[in-house]
Amino acid sequence: MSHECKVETALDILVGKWKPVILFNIFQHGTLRFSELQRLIPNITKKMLTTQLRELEYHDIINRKVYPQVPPKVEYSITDYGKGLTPLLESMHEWGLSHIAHLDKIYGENNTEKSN
Amino acid sequence: MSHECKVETALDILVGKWKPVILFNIFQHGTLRFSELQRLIPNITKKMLTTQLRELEYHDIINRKVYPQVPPKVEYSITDYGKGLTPLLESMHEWGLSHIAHLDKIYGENNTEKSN
DNA sequence: CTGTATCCTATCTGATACTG
DNA sequence: CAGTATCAGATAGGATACAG
Repeated sequence: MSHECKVETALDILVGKWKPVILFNIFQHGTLRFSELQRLIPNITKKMLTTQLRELEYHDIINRKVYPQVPPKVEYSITDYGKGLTPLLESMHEWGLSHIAHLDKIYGENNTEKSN
Repeated sequence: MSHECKVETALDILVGKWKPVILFNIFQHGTLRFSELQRLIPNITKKMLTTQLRELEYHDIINRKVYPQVPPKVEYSITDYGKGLTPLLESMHEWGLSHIAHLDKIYGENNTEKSN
C-alpha cells in the first residue's frame, strides 16, 4: 500500500468547472467576499459559486468566515494547508503554458481561444 | 496575454475517469497492447478504454501504433512530448499522498478507501 | 448580501451486442 | 484482437425564483 498512483486524489480537489479560477482569484487577492468573487468571475451563477466553494472548504483548501451581521458578510481565504497547493498549481500552470505553445507548433497558431 | 491561469489547460488533459490509471500503466510498462491495458484495468469497458486512449492520443500524450495484421495488434506508448508530463504527475502523486495523510490527521484514519 | 430550492439540460460513464 | 454502435443511467452544470 501507498505506492499506488494518487494523482486522482489531487485531481479530485482541483476538478470542477470553476475551481481553478476561484482558487486563482483567492490566491491573488488573499481574501474575497462572495459578491467580489461573483464580480471577478462574471459568468458564474450563485449556485455554482456556492457549490464549488463548499467543496474546496470541505477539502480544507479554503476557509469560510461568516460575519454575523445584517446584511450578511462572508469572506473566503486560502487555509494554511491550502497554501501547500501553490507549487502544484504553478507546475500545472507552467505545463499548461508550454502545452499551448506545443499545440501552436503542431497545429499552427490558429484557434488560440479554447479553454477559459 | 499569457499571464493568465493555465491550470485548466493541464487539467483538460488529465481529467477523465480512467486517464490517470491508463497513463500510470503505460508509463510503468513502456508499451502496452489494448488487451493488456484491459487486463491491467479490470473494471474498464472497451468503450471507455478506447475513448480515453483516443483523447490522450489527440493531445499528443500517447502514441498509437497499429500493426496491419490479422488478428489486429495495437500498441500504446508515451510520446516523447508526453514524457514531459512526468514531473507534473509525480508532483500530483506526492501532493495526493500528503493530502491523504492530512485527511487522516483531521478525520482520523477511518475511511481509508475512497478514490481507487 | 449570501445564499437555497427547483427544475432542466448537457455531458460523462456504463451495459450490451455487434464487426472487420 | 481491437474495436464500434446503440441505448440507458448517472452526474455535472445552469436558469430562474425565492429566502433569511
